[in-house]
Amino acid sequence: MVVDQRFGLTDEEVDRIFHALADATRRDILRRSLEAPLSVSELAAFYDMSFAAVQKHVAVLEGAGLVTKEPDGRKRLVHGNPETLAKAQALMEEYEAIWRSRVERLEALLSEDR
Amino acid sequence: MVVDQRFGLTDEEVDRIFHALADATRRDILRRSLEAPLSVSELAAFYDMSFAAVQKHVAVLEGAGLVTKEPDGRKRLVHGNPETLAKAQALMEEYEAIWRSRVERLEALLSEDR
DNA sequence: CTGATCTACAACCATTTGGTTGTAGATTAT
DNA sequence: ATAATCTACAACCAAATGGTTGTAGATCAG
Repeated sequence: MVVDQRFGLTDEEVDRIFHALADATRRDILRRSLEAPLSVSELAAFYDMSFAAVQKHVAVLEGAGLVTKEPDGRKRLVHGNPETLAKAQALMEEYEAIWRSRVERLEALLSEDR
Repeated sequence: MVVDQRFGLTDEEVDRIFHALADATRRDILRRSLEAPLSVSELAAFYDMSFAAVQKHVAVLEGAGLVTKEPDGRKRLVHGNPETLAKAQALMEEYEAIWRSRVERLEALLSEDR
């Protein structure tokens, strides 16, 4: 099952967050929607691919909780969600902390016998 | 081409980093190898899959620069690489900064007409 | 009302992913 | 020297990914 449930996130949720971030187009969509909410078709205009493809990328980001879609007439405004971003950051800081604590243990060992 | 070359990382490198993190087994391998270097077969013993499968996961982490392999006799010691981790964290902080600057712009607008 | 726009979603396809088994080379232990 | 261990890597397979086109439902504009 692989332990990884910190921050109230299941493995599957963390999988989805990092998978969503593992594509340059999706990262660009996330950046733009963090700057200001945009409709899906406004987003689609930026990329050299079909509307449906962009729609799928937005769906992946939405499934990861990185963006939300707010109905606005016939449009859906895509908003970036900084909360999920913060959770992912916290996750990565955990890894850094693990490494740092290892360095500290090694330093403690070294200072022990001097 | 989608702009994303901060921190000396190309889109492809960022893709590989997040893709490597988007799997619970790989995150667990990373955590263990940050705690202490381990051989591939030592790592493989933790998971309910073949040695070759774990070997592939390590290769993905290595391709992303998240771990390095150091030859040690017939073993290869897998070390976690905190530098790449730090780069990924910096990337995510960029996104947070984008969102924060947007909030600041909105607040500036609000305080303008009062 | 009619036509244009925005979105949703299904069906399809090529490629990648994540697993398997099997073979072979290097190193260590007996 | 032989056997056991550790790793590398190829070949294979099912499922997921990232793209496409096409169809249809809502909503807005003339």
